[in-house]
Amino acid sequence: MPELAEVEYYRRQWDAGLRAKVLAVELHARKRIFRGSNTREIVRSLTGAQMSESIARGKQMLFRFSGGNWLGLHLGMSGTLRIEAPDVRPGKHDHLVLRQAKRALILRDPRLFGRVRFHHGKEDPPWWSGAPDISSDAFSARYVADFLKRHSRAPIKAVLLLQTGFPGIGNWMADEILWRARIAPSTRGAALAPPQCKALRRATRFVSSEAMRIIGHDYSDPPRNWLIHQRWKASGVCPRDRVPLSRATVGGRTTAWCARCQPA
DNA sequence: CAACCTGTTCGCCA
DNA sequence: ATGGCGAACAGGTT
Repeated sequence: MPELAEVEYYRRQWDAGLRAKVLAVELHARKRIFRGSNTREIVRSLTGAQMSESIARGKQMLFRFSGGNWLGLHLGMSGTLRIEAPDVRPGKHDHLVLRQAKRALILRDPRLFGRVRFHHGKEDPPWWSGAPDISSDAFSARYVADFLKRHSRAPIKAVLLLQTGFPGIGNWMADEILWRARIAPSTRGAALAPPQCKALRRATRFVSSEAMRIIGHDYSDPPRNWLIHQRWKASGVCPRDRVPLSRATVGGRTTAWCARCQPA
């Protein structure tokens, strides 16, 4: 599930726990999501700490706790965050539970492609850095053009999936963006004319901000005329001209596009 | 039952 | 040194 708007939605779920103390931490220390992290330190440091802030950047989330404790979460392919009653009994895939007086904060991740990180210190964690937000001024036409140039031999679909340039974009958003910009997914960056680069940046900003507004807020459905509603259906058609969608693996991922609006 | 999946990372190659 | 690609990771769903 989680691309940037879904991540935003889940981050907000845990915001119910802001300004409240963590009374106990329960986790499945052997699970892959904790790879590279010291789970005993997580339990020791977060127990008794108060959650003071949450931040999302692309698909990454950072939760700040009192005492200079930082928890970084990535939801991978199947992660979710939710709130339950304070005494809830965790399910099989609920690998991290932060108990507070009035609620339990839960991270669930069946496929375990997500990641939990921890940092202790006054400053941001060293691993908390990255590309400029798509909604920021730094995500400029120049920035996008430079990034496309650096990856000019890869199919544009693969480039959109690179978190170092398009933080938060995932498989469905990439297809939605290319469909709006009328660019075929297998096009090489080198072949994009300046107007297409502009259209690509514009579509990226539009899909991001709209997804954030619609999905990030309360997980409602994007408008009926978005490609996302067609892309997994066997009978999916282009929302613009009703042409049956084409499908192929591009950039290692299943990709859907309209051969008529997005000619190669 | 086999194939597929809204993601990242690693090793190999150019 | 840098960039591109395919495999691997794990478990649920179709």
